[in-house]
Amino acid sequence: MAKKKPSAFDLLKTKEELTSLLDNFSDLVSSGTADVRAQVLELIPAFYLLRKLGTNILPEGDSVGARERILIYLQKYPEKIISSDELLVVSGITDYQRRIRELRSEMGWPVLSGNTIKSMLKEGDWDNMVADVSAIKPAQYIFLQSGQDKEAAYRWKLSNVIRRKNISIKDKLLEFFKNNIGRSITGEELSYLAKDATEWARRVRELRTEEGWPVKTRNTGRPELPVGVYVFEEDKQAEQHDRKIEDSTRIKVLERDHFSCRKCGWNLNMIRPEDPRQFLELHHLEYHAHKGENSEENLITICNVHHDYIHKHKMKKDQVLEWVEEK
DNA sequence: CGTTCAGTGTTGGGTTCTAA
DNA sequence: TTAGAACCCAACACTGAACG
Repeated sequence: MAKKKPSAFDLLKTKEELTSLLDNFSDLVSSGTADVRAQVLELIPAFYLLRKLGTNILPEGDSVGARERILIYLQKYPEKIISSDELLVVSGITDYQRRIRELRSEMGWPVLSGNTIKSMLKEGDWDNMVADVSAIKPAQYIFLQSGQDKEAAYRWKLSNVIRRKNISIKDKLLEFFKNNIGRSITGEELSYLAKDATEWARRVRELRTEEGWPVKTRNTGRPELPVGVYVFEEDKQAEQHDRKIEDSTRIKVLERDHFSCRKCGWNLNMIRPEDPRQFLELHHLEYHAHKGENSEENLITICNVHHDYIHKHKMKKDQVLEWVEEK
């Protein structure tokens, strides 16, 4: 605790030393005789002094690490756009970006950079953001008022433990989910956990649809969730018979319905990127949660949009059959 | 006008250094 | 001896200038 606290005098003294070094350098250059290397050598102590000046601007100064200084500085100016050069001066290290990443992902501080904001804007609803975050360019940062997300920091630490295990990606995802029952988990976290940019989402879907784990998203039972957020509801796998529709049954149902949505007639040949209809799904007329069977008679082909509609309106078997006849 | 390339910044992976 | 700080590297995205 008895760490040396730099006083104003220290700063002044450092500044004087720096000035005299620069004067010497200036003399050297104007003499016209010094070669390039001599000039460079002369500047080295000035570089160190300049760095010392920067790191001692904050009252905490050198008594804390570079990461701490960055955090203190950011906290002093929340919701303001901070350029990377400021953080370079305050931190006094070249790799300050690495420290910023640690603050964000390992410790859960809300520091956004130009790039991270870009991906967040794609994913979520930032209309209510206090500052105009969309104005931030790369190499600029903003510290939000929202405070430290300790839970996110905990999840990050846990994620790293699981991530290093020598088990399949699906098992890693499942273990992570089981340790975060009922919590909102972002796709970004799952992507990191899986060390895999493209396939993790498929693995999550397999956990849900093929293995019957209750991983819920906006489109799968929890419409109040924002895009890109997953919730593992409970550590309980659905019964085997509920999960898998036999391929032979699936084919029979699709052929019977001419590979088209029974409500709107949409089929996979009509797929368009801007059309929300992207999949053909099989709907259980008698819900499988209510012991409805995976039989040809109990299944109808429906596009994902109308399938959502049926479930959103909790339509019963007779209602559905009547509804698909209305065109 | 599209392609290529250099420069810059971010990120995730890692190693080395150092102070307690 | 060890945890945390500092540093290094590769991959990638983005931008603007040069080029054909």
